[in-house]
Amino acid sequence: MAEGRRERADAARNRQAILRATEELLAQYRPEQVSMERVAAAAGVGKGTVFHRFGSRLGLMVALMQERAYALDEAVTNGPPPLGPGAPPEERLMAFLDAVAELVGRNKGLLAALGHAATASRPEWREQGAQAGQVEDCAQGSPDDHPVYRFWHGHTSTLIAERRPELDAELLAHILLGSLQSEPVLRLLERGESARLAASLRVMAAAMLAAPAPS
Amino acid sequence: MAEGRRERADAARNRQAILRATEELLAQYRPEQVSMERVAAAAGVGKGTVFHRFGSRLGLMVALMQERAYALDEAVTNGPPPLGPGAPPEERLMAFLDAVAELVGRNKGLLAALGHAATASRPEWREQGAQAGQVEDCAQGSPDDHPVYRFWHGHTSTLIAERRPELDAELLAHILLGSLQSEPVLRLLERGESARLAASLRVMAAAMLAAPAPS
DNA sequence: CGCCCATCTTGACCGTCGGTCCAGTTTATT
DNA sequence: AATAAACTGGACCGACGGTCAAGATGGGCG
Repeated sequence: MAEGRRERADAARNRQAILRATEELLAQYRPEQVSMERVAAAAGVGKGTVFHRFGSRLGLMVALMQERAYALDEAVTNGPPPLGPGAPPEERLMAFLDAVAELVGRNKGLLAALGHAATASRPEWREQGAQAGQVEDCAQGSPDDHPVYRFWHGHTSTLIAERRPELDAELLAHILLGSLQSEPVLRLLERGESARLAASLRVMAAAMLAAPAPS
Repeated sequence: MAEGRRERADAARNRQAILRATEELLAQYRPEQVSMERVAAAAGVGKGTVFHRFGSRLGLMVALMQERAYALDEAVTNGPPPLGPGAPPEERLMAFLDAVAELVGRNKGLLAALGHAATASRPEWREQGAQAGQVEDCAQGSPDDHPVYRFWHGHTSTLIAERRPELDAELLAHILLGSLQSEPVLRLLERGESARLAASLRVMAAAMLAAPAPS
């Protein structure tokens, strides 16, 4: 947000207007109904401005998500236990899963929009993609691996590895967190049952961290 | 496929051509590069024919998915243990997760395309959706709750409930299976590591079915 | 205060998409 | 062979994400 030169005052005002308009629309309509034009109109700016500020639909959604997730990131990094450092891994994991479930529950629309945006194609890529074929990634960074998910995954994965180093913590963390993006779970969240989700997440995580080898 | 009247011979031929073209394209290009026009062209038919046969992009993908998943469904319902009926729940679950991971590994492109298609909006809905606001589902059936997923979820959920009736089997099954649709996992599959996925899925499931109350 | 240029804004424009439509063709039945 | 139903294809539609060049604006500096 503050790299290189400062942002002009009107630009900053518009950035806020766009962000606020986006979250309002996302709270009211399904993500695929929230087009960039609509966002622009709701924010009272031109479409070009939105793209100038955020680069793309994905950029907009990621920016909004980062804003929403900032408090949790802070609490995990510098806050008091059990969320912050100090508590034993399993307690931190439980607290974190609870917090994530709650955060996601308050931002279902945004989550869905992120998934939707990550899917979208860039017109310029069509040609070369058609040539190269196969699924190899263009850049080494993956499209929807936005910073928020990266942080969540890193944290979860670290906690798992701390307690059960013999497991595939990386992948298990993906499985645990990946469920947050799945349609059926999102639908559950829309019915307000984020507590139910948190409970089941805890069950899975607790069982996973429990006995070293049940067989 | 065979409800009401029979399908005309040329229609059946075209249906096959479209299905085959779709899977070929899906194996070669990223799902968002596989447009309906391209499918039609590759199949040697008009675009209208594709829509007449399958209704929509989602319809096409679901049809293809059903075809691919048929063998597994059969094995689970009527096959020999441990996949089919007869073995204890945990063994059936493990076998099923292995089979699903392998199936998904062989069809990553299709899975991704399904997710992509489920997201797409129907033009007719735009208006009413904009009025009604909020996220309430249009029909009671959910968009991407295609029969294949429904079956997988039902099976998984039943097996969990059989062994651990006190748990929220429904939701746990969604979490387990939902991971198959998540971007990071799909990327793993693209690198051919479906065995690694299966292993971690087993770990999670086994831990979950193990001790009644670890606390 | 007023100048000036980097920064910002704008909306017409582009190519593509999923989906519709119907005039014309093909198939199966009698 | 005739006919009704099923099927076909591609022009067409509205909307989308994204681009761009020309004009407006803000703010640091003389």
